[in-house]
Amino acid sequence: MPRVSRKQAELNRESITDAAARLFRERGLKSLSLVEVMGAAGLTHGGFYGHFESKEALAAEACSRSFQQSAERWRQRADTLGHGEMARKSIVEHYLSTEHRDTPGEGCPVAAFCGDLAHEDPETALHRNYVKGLETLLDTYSSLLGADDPQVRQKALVQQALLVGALTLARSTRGQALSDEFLTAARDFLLADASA
Amino acid sequence: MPRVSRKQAELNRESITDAAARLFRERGLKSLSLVEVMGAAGLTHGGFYGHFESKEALAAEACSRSFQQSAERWRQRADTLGHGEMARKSIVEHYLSTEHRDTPGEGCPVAAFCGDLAHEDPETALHRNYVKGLETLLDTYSSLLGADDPQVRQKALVQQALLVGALTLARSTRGQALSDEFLTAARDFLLADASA
DNA sequence: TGTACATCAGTGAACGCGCGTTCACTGATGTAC
DNA sequence: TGTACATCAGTGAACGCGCGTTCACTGATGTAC
Repeated sequence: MPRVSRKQAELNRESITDAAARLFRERGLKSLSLVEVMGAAGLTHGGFYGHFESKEALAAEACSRSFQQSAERWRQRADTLGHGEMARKSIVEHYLSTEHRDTPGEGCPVAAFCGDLAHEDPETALHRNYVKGLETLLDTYSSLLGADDPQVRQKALVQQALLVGALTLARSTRGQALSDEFLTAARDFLLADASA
Repeated sequence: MPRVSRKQAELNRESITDAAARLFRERGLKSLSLVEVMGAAGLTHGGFYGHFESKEALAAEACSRSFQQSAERWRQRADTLGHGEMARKSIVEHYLSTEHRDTPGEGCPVAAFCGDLAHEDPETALHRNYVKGLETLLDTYSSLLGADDPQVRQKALVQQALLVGALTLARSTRGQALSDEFLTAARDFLLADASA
């Protein structure tokens, strides 16, 4: 059905970006074809280049989109729970839940992308969007820990690294008892009052 | 030069495995071709299937090889430094060094593979070898923390997740100030005496 | 130890497939009058 | 508002490339006598 309205075309572009944001997080940057992305968006592959310059450009935009979604969800949680320890604990609890482990497509883009980006040269738009999104999430998390001083910053860095590490290890050992162990150990640690 | 001696053929097989163990860690599981592996081993690609059943089988064996190397290095460090806190701190210091960040090909296989394996189904030989290697490293690390009790186990899980998370985040942000920040923050935390 | 022959490790061309990308085409949309 | 035409979003076939895998071939190695 060629030539849809401009409004519909814009909606289609959104569908492609949304599908890519989900599928790249589920499958990684290297194991996803444009045919699959377009199919998931309800379109055929030929129209792709009417919307994006290249697959790489789509990945960059999908990465941004993922970070926007995550940032938005963190912000909502913080707004609801008071921008402090309550919000932080709520985020930690969800982050290290089996639900988050098992639905990477809707989950944290840092955990989804850091592995692939660790192997790639950092001069791409994708990489820049990733770093920008990571800094933003880090600032949000940091603000929940208290005033902006070097000690808080360090705590935020450590806790973020632990969150990402435990989640990734849990995902990479899915099906094993070890997987739940990682989640539980990190959660207990980060929710203990003395988590200095 | 066809038909080398059996001994040489065995050495060639080792070269292929070694090259793969290095290159898979450097580039990830998806971005490496057999032509490159064979080239790095000083051979042409056609001979590959005389040594391995498939690329997947090579990946599984390369993964095992990487874990053997890491386990051996940890064991040496432990033997030299007394199987306790000294050895643990030495391992942490190297793990979170810029040198380790910048030479993934010689580095920890957990950090190298966990990202890719988080996106894949866990029924493969590669996955089994990974989990086995991970458990072994975890036990070694655990033993450096003291007697084998649940609290020590939990501490080891948390610290391993932090090591892997901080290293992966540092690699994924290479070139940014943030990269060194992750390493330093995690190192300071894990080397502080009160790292309970 | 020397000779004759079978074996088989490595070579390089070829196959088949999937993927990113391009393109001629279609027909509804958007616009000019 | 209605008509005529240009535009262009999406289609599906096709292109080109790289990759995993296969295979006929070569000639040194290994073995039987």
